[in-house]
Amino acid sequence: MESSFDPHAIEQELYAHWEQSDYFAPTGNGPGYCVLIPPPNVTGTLHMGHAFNQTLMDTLIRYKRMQGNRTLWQMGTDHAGIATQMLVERQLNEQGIKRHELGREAFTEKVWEWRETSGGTIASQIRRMGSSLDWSRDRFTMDEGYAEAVLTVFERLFDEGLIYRGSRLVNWDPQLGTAISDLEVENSEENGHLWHFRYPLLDGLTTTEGDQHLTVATTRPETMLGDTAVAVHPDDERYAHLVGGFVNLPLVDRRIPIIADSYVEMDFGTGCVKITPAHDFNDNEVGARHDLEMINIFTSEATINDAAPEKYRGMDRDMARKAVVADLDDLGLLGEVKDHKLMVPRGDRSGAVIEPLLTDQWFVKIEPLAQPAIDAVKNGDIKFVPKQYENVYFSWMRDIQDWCISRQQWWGHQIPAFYDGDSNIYVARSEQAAREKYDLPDSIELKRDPDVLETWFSSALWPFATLGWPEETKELDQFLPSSTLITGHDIIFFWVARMIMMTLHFTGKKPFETVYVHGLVKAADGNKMSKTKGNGLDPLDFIDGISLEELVEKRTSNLTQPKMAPRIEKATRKDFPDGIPSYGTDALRFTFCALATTGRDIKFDLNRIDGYRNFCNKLWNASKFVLMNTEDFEPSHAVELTVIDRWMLSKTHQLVKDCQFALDTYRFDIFASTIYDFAWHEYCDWYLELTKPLLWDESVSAAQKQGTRQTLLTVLEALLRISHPVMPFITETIWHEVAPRLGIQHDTIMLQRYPEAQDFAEDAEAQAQVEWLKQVISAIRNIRGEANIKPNIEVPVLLQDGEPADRHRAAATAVMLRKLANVAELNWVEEGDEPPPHALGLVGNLKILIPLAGLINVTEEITRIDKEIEKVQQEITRIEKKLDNENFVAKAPAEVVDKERAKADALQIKVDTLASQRAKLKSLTDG
RNA sequence: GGGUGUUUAGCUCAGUUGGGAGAGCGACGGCCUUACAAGCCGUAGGUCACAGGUUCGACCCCUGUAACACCCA
Repeated sequence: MESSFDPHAIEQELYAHWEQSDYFAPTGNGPGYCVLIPPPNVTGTLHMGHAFNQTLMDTLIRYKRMQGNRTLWQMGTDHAGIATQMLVERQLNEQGIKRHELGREAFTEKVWEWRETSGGTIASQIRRMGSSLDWSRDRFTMDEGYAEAVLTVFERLFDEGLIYRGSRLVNWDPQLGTAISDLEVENSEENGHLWHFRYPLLDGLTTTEGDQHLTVATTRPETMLGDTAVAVHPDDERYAHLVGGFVNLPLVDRRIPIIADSYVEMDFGTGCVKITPAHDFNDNEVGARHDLEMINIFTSEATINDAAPEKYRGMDRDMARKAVVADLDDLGLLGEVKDHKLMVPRGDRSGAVIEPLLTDQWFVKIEPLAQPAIDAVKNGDIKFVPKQYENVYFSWMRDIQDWCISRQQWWGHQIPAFYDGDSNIYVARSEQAAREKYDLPDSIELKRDPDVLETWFSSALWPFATLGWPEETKELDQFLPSSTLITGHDIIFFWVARMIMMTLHFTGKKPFETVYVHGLVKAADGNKMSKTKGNGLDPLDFIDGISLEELVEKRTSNLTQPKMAPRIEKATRKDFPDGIPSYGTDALRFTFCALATTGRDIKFDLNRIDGYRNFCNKLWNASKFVLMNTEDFEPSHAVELTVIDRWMLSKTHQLVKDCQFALDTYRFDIFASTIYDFAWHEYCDWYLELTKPLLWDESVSAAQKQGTRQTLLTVLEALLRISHPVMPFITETIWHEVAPRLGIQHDTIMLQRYPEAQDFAEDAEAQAQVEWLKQVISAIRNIRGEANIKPNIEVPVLLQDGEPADRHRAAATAVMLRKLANVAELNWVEEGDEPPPHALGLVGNLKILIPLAGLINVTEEITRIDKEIEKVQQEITRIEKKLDNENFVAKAPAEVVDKERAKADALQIKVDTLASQRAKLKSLTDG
């Protein structure tokens, strides 16, 4: 083996071997276990969130596979309608090709072409993460079979009356020229203004102050061109007498009513609100209640249309706003203008300000689908981990709106609806099918709806469409419901909730048993990683490493705001003065697991991955040690297990138990830390060190050496299997060296059985003895460390008093004790003998004496003892205070009180011992 | 405005029915001891955000406050 761990040498080759050997596909006859992949966008590249998500899924699926389940984790990608269309369109633009000049069919072909050539980027990156996905069942949400499912679902929902076409106010992205769903709108607070406009009162009305106009406040002046009412609160006495009257809408010269509606906030602005039912969701509801006219003043590009006075036609929103304000000012109708913070809706893809616009769209009637989906979680059929996310789910599901599913795009599943000349609607998967279904003669011309379905409509079918539905396949039978969904909390609404609704409705089964919700990966400063901020990290850069210059280049190129570049460069040079070293996949995965604490976002801390890379190296070197020391191990020879072997096996028993429990409860962090702690602080720090004096001592029997060698190998081999789910590459590599020593021959560790606790014997006696040994060694090391005795100097050690058992323990472990604490000779102080002046350590009642003998300075030793006395005394004071409390003694359980008393007694003896030791040392200095 | 979460060592975070505050990194001191200097040995460091309450006893349960984060309107 190489002297240190080099992930590059092994990872890609191993992965290719696993994949070629078909190890990722479901095998065996065990119970089915299925994990659904949140299908990444086919246009995407792997980001830290994916890498985190992949790590958790792969860890779980490898664990379940090793436990003998028939596991399915199917690869797939999402066609990502808008994102993909935008990307390909941008590329074509760079070549001077416009989408509309190309035409729909040719454009769609270009997208498919692009997908063939570049769509595999994320797939190859996912392979680098070590994910054991079944690639042979790779699905794409635009595949033929998948399309079949989409068409079937649409048609059935339509026939059931759960899909309808309607003219409704939708979120319109004027830049992309399409409707988008509520969820694709991001509201953010931005600085704006609150303008006050005076609308002249008609018919001689006046306000209570005698004004001849009403003042309304608005954040969007340009929409006044579409106003059809002014509203006040019904309880607002200031305006009560005006309700039922009219004002004149300036610039437009329209007579509009004054209405009363409790939607109005009396305290906000003037208490008068202009109502624009065609351009605001709240106003739209007010309009519906009062039967107001809806006047749409925008085109689909959000410029003013012909419904407005001629002067404003063709202006974009910004120009129109300036013109309206200026014109009102000229008329003397402009009141105050105040700075105002307001929520601005923007499209999550384009960043454009979203315009509520009245258009014809397709909707899913959501209420009948939502109720069963709410029930499934409420009655425990589907569980969220952590449980608090169920409330997030419920709160959204309870007031869920009908779902706008049509998109005015070219890339996606075209809606299977046809119109005749009279705009009658026929829904079927093809024109031919429509004619048959609705018995239409060829003379009637049918035109297909040009719109496509939004991407989430198809990904909502993922749990069953990927398994062959609407065909009845054996995969559907075995793998639906799937077992665990692992996903970030950001797509509970987008994806999780919709899968539950669709799967329940179409298959009668739930899509999954458990939803494990993890946090999002944030930058070290706690901010979201984003290209704009230039604080993003690429998981591949942690695996392969990247130089500072390359990293700066990567972060500052293709910025949407190039002026950010200098700031990003500066921050990058500060945070990564040496670039990023190559850590390898296993270290990255281990880090993600260790950081996966329950339900909170994780700040990616570089120091952590550093530590876990070191851990990989530690494991590597420990293995090297084991291999070097077991070269002549023969599995068939007689063995005798020593106390340290039995201790180690007993520890392994506990390790398996803890790891299984951690994974069974989705505590990936505990899983990682349990492995880390065991491997480093038990196996390496103690066991390996304890074996050295045994293996190198000629007086130790061959059978005992064989026992230790066997235990070294057995525990390491088990540790590799235990750790394999999180660190697949290094464990596989080492395992091929280690397992053959035990007579185990197999092509891969990934199909070995996961260890069970009962494979390793518990041994309380051995545990007690080794824990005692560790304490004695630590006590000696403490004195050595504090007294600055060089490690290469052997010291004599005397033992005194203690329990009868201590004599046996010391005798049984003397060889190891002497080696690990670097002790020259180990003797007992017999009763009545007076030991030489010494430093003192205590383990229970056992005194550990190191003669001063010129090695230890008396005053320094007194200081050390004082420190120790003070520490113990503090503890005693705390306990005595408790015991002096009558209420505690009277009311606390007797066992708790007894425990405290025993503790106080033991500590008191300790303090007395230390005090008398101090007095002896003191007399030396005085004398 | 409504809701959820977070606040524990210098930093990043654990802390599972209420009963002796932990880890990793960093810091400090000593070591190239034949697996590992990506290492070994030792040490220091915390009014568990704040204020009340329940309890014999609170990091933990309850109420309130503050700061931060996210979701919804």
